[in-house]
Formats: sequence, C-alpha cells, structure tokens
Amino acid sequence: MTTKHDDIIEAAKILLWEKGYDATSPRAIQELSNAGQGSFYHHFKTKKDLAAKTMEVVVDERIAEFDEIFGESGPVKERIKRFLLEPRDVLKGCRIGRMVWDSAIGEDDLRRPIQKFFQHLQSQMVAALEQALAAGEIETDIPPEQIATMVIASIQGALTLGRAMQDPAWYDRTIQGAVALVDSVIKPCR
Amino acid sequence: MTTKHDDIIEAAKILLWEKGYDATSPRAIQELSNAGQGSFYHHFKTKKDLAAKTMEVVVDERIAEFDEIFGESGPVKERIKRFLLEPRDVLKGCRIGRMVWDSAIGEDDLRRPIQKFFQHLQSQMVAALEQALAAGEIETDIPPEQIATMVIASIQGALTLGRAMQDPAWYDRTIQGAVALVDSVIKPCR
DNA sequence: GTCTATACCTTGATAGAC
DNA sequence: GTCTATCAAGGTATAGAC
Repeated sequence: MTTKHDDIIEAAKILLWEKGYDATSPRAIQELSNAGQGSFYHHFKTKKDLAAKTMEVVVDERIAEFDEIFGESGPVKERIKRFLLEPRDVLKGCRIGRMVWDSAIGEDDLRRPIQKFFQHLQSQMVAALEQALAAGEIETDIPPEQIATMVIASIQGALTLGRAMQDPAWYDRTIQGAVALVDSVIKPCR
Repeated sequence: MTTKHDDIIEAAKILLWEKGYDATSPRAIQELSNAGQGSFYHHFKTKKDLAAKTMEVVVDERIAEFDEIFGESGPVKERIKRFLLEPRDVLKGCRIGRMVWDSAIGEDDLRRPIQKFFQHLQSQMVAALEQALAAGEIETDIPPEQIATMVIASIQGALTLGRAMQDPAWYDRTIQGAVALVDSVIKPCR
C-alpha cells in the first residue's frame, strides 16, 4: 500500500454494507481506515463521490463472483440453481440491493453501478435461457425475461424477509421455493 | 383534530415512506405537521418512539388492505393473483419493506410491527393453501410455506428491482413471472 | 499525501413560558 | 398541549502546516 486511497475504499465497503449510505459518516470511515480528514478529502471530493467509487468496486466484485458461479458450463437449469443456492450472509443482506432504499439511489453516480449489476445478471440469464431454448434443450411457457427477473427478485426478496424476521429460515424457505418453481417450469426436452 | 398527535403521526407516515428512518429528522416531521418542538416531545418520547408508533399504524392499515384483497372468496389461486397484481407505487416501494434496510430494524419496537406484517401475510396464505389442499381443490408439489414465502418475496424483490432500475417495467416483469409460476405450480384438481 | 485544527450546519433533545 | 429558545453532539467539509 502506497497511499490511503485503498484503505478508505476498503473501510467504506464495510460500513456501506453494514449501515448503508445515510448512516455512514466520513468520520466513521476515517476512523476505520486510520486516515485523517486530509487523506479523505484529498482522494475523494465528497462522501457521495467516495460512495460512488466504492459501489463501482463492489459491483465489479459481485459481477465477477456471479460470472464464476453462473458461467461454468452445464444445463441452464443447474446454473440458475447454483446462483440461487450460492451461500449468502442473510442478516447483512445484499451489498448492492440494500443501497436501493438509501437516499444514495437518488444520485446518478451511485445509481449507475447498481443498475449495471442487475442489468448484467439479467442479460446473462436471459442469454443462457434463450440459447438453451434455441438449441431445443429446454421448453417453457414463461418468457426468459420473466424467469430471469423473477430469480433475481426472489433473492432480493428472500434477503429482505430474512432480515425483517431476523431469521435465515425465511430466506431458506424462499430460496427453496424459487428452486422448486424454476425446476417445475423449465422442462428438459427429453 | 383536537391535538397535534395525529398530525405528527400523519407526517411521519409520509416521510418514513419517502425517506426512511435514518433520513427523516424530527424537525422535518415538525415542519410538515405544523407542530413545534413542544408538541412533538410532549406526545412522543423520542424519534424512535414516534417511528415505532407510526409503523404500528402503517402495518395495521396494510394488513387491513391485504385482508380486503386476499380475503374475498374465490379459488386460492385467484386470491394469490389478486394480491400479486394489486396496484403499487413502484418507485416509492413498500412502506414496510423499505424499513428493513434502515437502522430502524435494529430496534425491537420498530421491528415488531414489521414482523407482524410479514407473519400475517404468510399465515393467511398458508392457511388458504392448506385448506384448498385438504378440500382436494388443488394439487401441488411445493409446500404451502414455500409458495407463500415466495409470493411475498417476489413482491419485495420486484419493488427493489423497479426502484433500482427506476423503471416499473422491471417490477411488472417480475410480477408477471410470479403470476405465471404460481399458475403453473398450483394445479386445479379437475 | 497526510496530518491537525477549525468552521459551519443539522440532529435529537431539553427548558421553561404561555 | 403548544410554543420558542437553547444546547451538546455529531455530520460534512475546508484551511493550512508538514
């Protein structure tokens, strides 16, 4: 490490996940990263600027993780199930999805990476489903866009319920339900 | 109106929905309700106290709305679809679900009404599904608890996506997908 | 690039008059 | 019950030395 730039981003990643944008102060970030006021405002114009840059990093990390899990070969159905069943920190929630209800989402710079994330997930799943359909590997009555969006929404909703009830069992039930639904709605062609 | 108590609650309902707990200040509530500091702290011990009491009101309202929509007679499948297709203010989100990512959720008094809401929805849907199963009206391979939780989570997730993308089309796609899945997974027995 | 000191505003709450 | 005045603490940002 040559500058405090990365330490500050690292601290912001932790605090934004834990507390969200509104409840995270520049001071708290400075303390966690052992950086002074000077370093903070030398590297980042404002709190919003730091948050936006932090979210870009977080989104790129999560996209890489998704590609790792979803990208491996195998039947589409298995790939979607792997994504649904990926282990998650239920009580903390989605590092990206939780930002949606923060005032952060009102700012273009903060919203852009968040949108990039969901758009990526959607495109990848839709593409995989359409390819399998074209290849005659699967059959389904539901449009790929709807299946993909539903899968993403299930996870976000499952995390919301798990956190609301302070009980991962609610998350698990939702995910199990989603897996079962995907299973019954995507039919292998032989 | 004889006291400002209700005006303050009313203002809190608006601001908590719009901005969440962290981003809503006692002062903003006072201004919106035309109440002074004195009235505010006469009727409510703290900001947290007001928020808890406001959420109790909001939850009771939403539960009544749900009972209205879901409670009417008809096949379970139709009742669930009515709930899914109930019109919603997509960009503002769920008045209750959005609180889950606020620091509010850490406080017992605030969490309690939120949990009451999701618990009510779940119990009602599970009961309706089990009754229909027992009566031999429907058949399904997925446990009622999973179907119910999935339905609730779909809506929460759909709202998260709609808001993240700033585009109700994402909400609509999710809901359409959920309706289609419910449709294909709950089979009428004749 | 990093630090400390400082400034200014908002927040959440209290005091006390009416 | 309602109001205005006030306060300590923290939030966000700037200044200027090193």
